[in-house]
Amino acid sequence: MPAHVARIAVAAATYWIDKPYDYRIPQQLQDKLQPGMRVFVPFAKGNRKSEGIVLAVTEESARDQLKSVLSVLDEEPVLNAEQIQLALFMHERFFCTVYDAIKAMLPAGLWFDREGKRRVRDKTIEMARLAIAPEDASVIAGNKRHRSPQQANLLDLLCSFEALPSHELLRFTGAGRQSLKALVSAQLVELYSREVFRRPLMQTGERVPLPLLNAEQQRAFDGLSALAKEKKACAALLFGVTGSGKTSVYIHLIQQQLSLGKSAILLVPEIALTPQMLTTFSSHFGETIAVLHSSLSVGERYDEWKRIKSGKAKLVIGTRSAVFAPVENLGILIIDEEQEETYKSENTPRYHARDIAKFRCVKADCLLLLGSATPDIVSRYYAQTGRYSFYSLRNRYNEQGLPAVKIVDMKREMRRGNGGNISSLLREELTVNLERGEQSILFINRRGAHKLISCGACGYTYKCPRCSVSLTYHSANKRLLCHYCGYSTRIDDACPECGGILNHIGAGTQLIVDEIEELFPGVETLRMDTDTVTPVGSHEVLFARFTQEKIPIMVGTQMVTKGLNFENVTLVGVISADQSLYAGDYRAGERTFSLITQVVGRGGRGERPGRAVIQTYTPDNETIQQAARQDYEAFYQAELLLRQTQNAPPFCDILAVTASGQNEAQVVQACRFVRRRLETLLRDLESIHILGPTPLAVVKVNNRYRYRVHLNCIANAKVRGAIAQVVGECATDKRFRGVAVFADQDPLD
DNA sequence: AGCACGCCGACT
DNA sequence: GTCGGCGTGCTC
Repeated sequence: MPAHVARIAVAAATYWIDKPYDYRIPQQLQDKLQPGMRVFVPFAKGNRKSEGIVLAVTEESARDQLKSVLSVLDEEPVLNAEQIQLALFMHERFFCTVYDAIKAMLPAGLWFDREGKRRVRDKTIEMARLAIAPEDASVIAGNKRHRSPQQANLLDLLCSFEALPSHELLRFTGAGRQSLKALVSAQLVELYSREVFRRPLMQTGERVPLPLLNAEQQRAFDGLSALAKEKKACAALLFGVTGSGKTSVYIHLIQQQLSLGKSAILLVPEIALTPQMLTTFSSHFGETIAVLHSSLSVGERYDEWKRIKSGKAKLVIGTRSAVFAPVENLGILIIDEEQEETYKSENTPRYHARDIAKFRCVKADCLLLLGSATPDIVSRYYAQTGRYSFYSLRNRYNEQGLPAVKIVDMKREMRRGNGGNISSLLREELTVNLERGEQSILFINRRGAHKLISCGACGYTYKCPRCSVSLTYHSANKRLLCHYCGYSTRIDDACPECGGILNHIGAGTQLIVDEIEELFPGVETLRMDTDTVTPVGSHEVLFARFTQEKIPIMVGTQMVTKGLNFENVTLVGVISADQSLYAGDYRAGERTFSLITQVVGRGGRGERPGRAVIQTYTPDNETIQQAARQDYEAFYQAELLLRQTQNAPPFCDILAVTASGQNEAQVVQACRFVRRRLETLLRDLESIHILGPTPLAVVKVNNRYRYRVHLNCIANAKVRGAIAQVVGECATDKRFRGVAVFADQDPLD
C-alpha cells in the first residue's frame, strides 16, 4: 500500500500552534514526494497557500479529514533525516517554529528562487557618486526650495566622499530609496556597480606540508585523535594560551579525518578577522574548503552550500550558521574561541552554535572540540567534572614569554592633573616604541566606541527619538547616529535648547586618535572600529596596511583583539579596562577577562618581547589583575564560586521570557502575567527562582518597550513546556494585543 | 430584514 | 498572524 499521508511543518503556523500537520498526498505526487522536500499546502480556514516541508511520509493519520498537498517545490530533498530531527529538536530547545529552524539551516538563495528568480546575484554592489562638481552640489543642497531635505542630506554626504555604496549612503542619511532615485533622474547623482571584495583567495597551487607540532601540541593531538578515532560521540576542551598554536592542532586533526574520508566543520567567531587563518587552511586543504559567512552574496552562499551538499567540499570553515553546513559523514566539529558571544543568535531561532554542534556530533558519533584561550566558565566546569575531556597548551609559540604587564591607576593619574585618556606611563611606552620603530595597538574596551555630544552650557544631549539611548557622533559622515535603530540626523551648529557650544565627549576611537596626534604630532595612526563608513572587507585592507606600511599606532575596539599575528607589535595599551566590567549581567567578568587577556596576548608575537599597559579606575579589581597575569585558572576558580552564589550557569540554567510593545504599561502587565502563570504552573518545582519584570538595559528600541522575566532553574522538559504554554497564552490574550512575547535561554543582553 | 462591525477561536 | 463565523445593534 502506497504511503499517502505527509507530515508537514507549515511556514504559516505561528509558534503557539506550531506542530506537524498531516496532509493527504494526491495520486500524482505519491512517487515524487519524499521527506525533506518543500511543498505548497492550503492552510487554515481561508485555505491560503503556504510553504511547508515534509517531515515524514506515513500510511495513516490520527484524523480522518485531511486537506491535500498542492504541489512539490523540490526535485530532491533539501534536508536529510538528521536535519529534520535537528529542526524538531530546535523547536523544543529554542522556542521557535520548526520552519524557523529550517530557514536557519538553508541558504537564502534557495528561498527567493521560486517567486523572483533572483537566486544568482553577481558579486557587485551599487555605488553612488555625484554627477556634478561637489561645489555645485553643496549649493543645490543648501537651496531648500530646490531640493527636499532628504535629497539635500544625500547630496551633502556625497560632497565629502568620492563614492559610497548606496545602501550605506541611505543608512547614514536615513533617506529613502526614492530620494536617491529622484537625484539620479535629475542627473545630479549617478549609480554604478562595483565588484565587491571577493572571497578570501583560495590557493590552488602546491599544498604546503602540515605544520610541525611541538611536544605539547603533539600530546594534545595524540589524545584528541584517539578520541576522534573511537567513533563515538564525545566532547573535549582544548585550552591554549594565546600564541600556543591551537590552529596547528586543528589542522592535524582535520587532516586525519579528511584522510579517513570524513568531513569536518571549523567554526570561527568572525571570518573578517581571521584572514590569516583562512590563508593557512587553504594552503593545506585547497579547494576542499568551503567558506560560509555573512558577507557572502546570496548566490555565493548558495553555491558554497551546493558544493558542501554534493560532497565536493569536505572542510567547512565559517561563522555561527556554518554549524548547519550539510556535510555528510562528519568526522570532527571544532569551535574556535568557543566563549565568543557571536555563537549565540540574537534573532529567531535564538540558538547557540555549541548546542547545535553537540546535537550533530551525537548523531554523527564524532568529536566536538572546543578551543579557547579563555574558555567559557561552563565549558571549563564540564572539563573539570569529566563531561568533556581536557587538554591544554601552556607554552607560547617559539617559547615567547608573556608580555610584561603594567597596571595604571587612572584615578591617581587624574589627581596628578592628567585628565586625558592616555596615562603618562602609556605615553612613555609609546615614545619608546616610536623611537625603536616598533608598532603599538591601543584597545578601547567599549562597544561601538563613539563620541557623544553634549551642550557645555545646559548639559543637553541628543537622544534617539525611537530608542532610549543617546545618539553618537560619527565624524566620517558628520552625523548623529543611533546604534539600535539606525536613525540618523544632522548635527546642529549650536545647542538646540539654549544655543550653547556643543562638546564632543566619550573615549571613542577618534578621540584617542586626536589625543595621540596632539601628544605625538605627525605620527600616523590607524583607526579600526565597526561603525566607520567603510566598504565590505575593509578590515583586511586596514590590517594589511598596518602590517605593510608599518603604521606606528593602531587604535581600535574589540576587533583588534582577535586572530591576527603582528610580528612587529611590541606594545599593547588598554585604554580603559573597566567599561565592560559593570554591564550588569553575570557574564560581565568573563567578557572583561577574555577581552583583556586576548588583547594583551596580541603583543610580542615576533622576535622581541611584548609589553602591555592596562589603564583602569579600579586597579585592585581581581578580574583585571588576573587578566594582567594571564591567569585563567585563578579567574575560573573565583568566577565559579561567584556563579554558585548567584545561581548562574553552570549550576543553573537561565531562561528568559521577553515582552515588547509600544505601550509600556501593557508590556509590564504581560510580564506580570507571565510571572504569575509560571509560578502557578511550576509551583511544585523545588529549586526555581523567578525574577522580574525587569526592563532590558536599553528599555526602548524602535519605539518598543522591552521587559523580561527570568527563571533560574534546571531547564528540563517540564520548564520548557510551561514556558511554551505561557508564551502561547500571551499571544492569544487580547489584553496583550500588540505585545510580542518570546522565550530564550541564556540571553545575551 | 439587511448589513456593518468587532470579537472569538481554530488552523491537518 | 489571519480568516471565516457569528452575535450585536443600527438603519431602512
